[in-house]
Amino acid sequence: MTKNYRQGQILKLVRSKRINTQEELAQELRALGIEVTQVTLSRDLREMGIVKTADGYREILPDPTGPSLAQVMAEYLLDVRLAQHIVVLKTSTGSANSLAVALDQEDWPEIAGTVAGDDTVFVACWDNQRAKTVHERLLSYVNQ
Amino acid sequence: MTKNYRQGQILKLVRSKRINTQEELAQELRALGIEVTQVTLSRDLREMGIVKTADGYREILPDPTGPSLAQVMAEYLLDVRLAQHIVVLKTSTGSANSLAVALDQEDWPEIAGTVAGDDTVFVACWDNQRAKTVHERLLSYVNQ
DNA sequence: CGTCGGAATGTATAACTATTCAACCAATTG
DNA sequence: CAATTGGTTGAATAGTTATACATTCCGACG
Repeated sequence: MTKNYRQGQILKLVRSKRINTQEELAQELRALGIEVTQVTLSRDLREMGIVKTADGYREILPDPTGPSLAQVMAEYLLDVRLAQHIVVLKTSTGSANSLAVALDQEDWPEIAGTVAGDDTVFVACWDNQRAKTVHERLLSYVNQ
Repeated sequence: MTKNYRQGQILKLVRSKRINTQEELAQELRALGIEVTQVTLSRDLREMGIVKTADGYREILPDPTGPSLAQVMAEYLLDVRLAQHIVVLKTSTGSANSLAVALDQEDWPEIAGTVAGDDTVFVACWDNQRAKTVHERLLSYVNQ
């Protein structure tokens, strides 16, 4: 169980249900097989920019200045696959979101949109031709 | 000194300088001639939708909870794109999930399934033709 | 190997925030 | 004019979160 994975699960939980306290969050994580203390959650939440609101924990707008695409890619991108007009990115577990955000910010014209799971990002391109272009460009980021 | 006035001053303070605790805020207000306890501030802040972040107290966007598709769409849908048999919906950050849920509930026959990220929903249709139909129908929801 | 340095985590507890309960006050009603 | 109701507030304190300090793990380097 990595920190990334844990934080990914935290994000999912916070998005999908109302969590009012860190202890409550710890319970939910325990149900997913993640043992974690309130202390660690306090640190995770701060790190992730999730704050406590009257309606439970919520994400707030992140600092618009994220790390560069190259950095994120170098750190997390494991594989790039082409499936028709969809490019599938495999990342280290829990990092798909960071990577998708970085890619979104690049605003490539070939890309219609992205959506991130846990360790996978789907990149929808307008057509097969442009997907091929994107595929090649992203491949160059993968660890040589 | 009315409650409204006090909350106005709180807003100004929170916008203009970094306030880390409610006691700190009470100090600042005292400097403006407003005597107030931590208890009252706790209530004021909740009422005003101001939350504690790692960078001090901040306003956050008032939060919604989700009625009809039309309403959800009107509120969150920013863009609709067609990429072969995938329709890509761009939403305001954090709303992709609500939107996907609303769309799922509609149970359109052209739609094979949806998957939501943070600000993007992929809508997989059975083929390009049906995707085109869905694309057009969804487009009608955008920015009227 | 040893050992140094940094990241991740936990325990104990300090610091901070929210709630409970009661008081007060103004407006309203019988 | 009581009595009642709804809104605002504070003292005490319950509940929640953050911090100080210690420990463990792991990779780099001599």
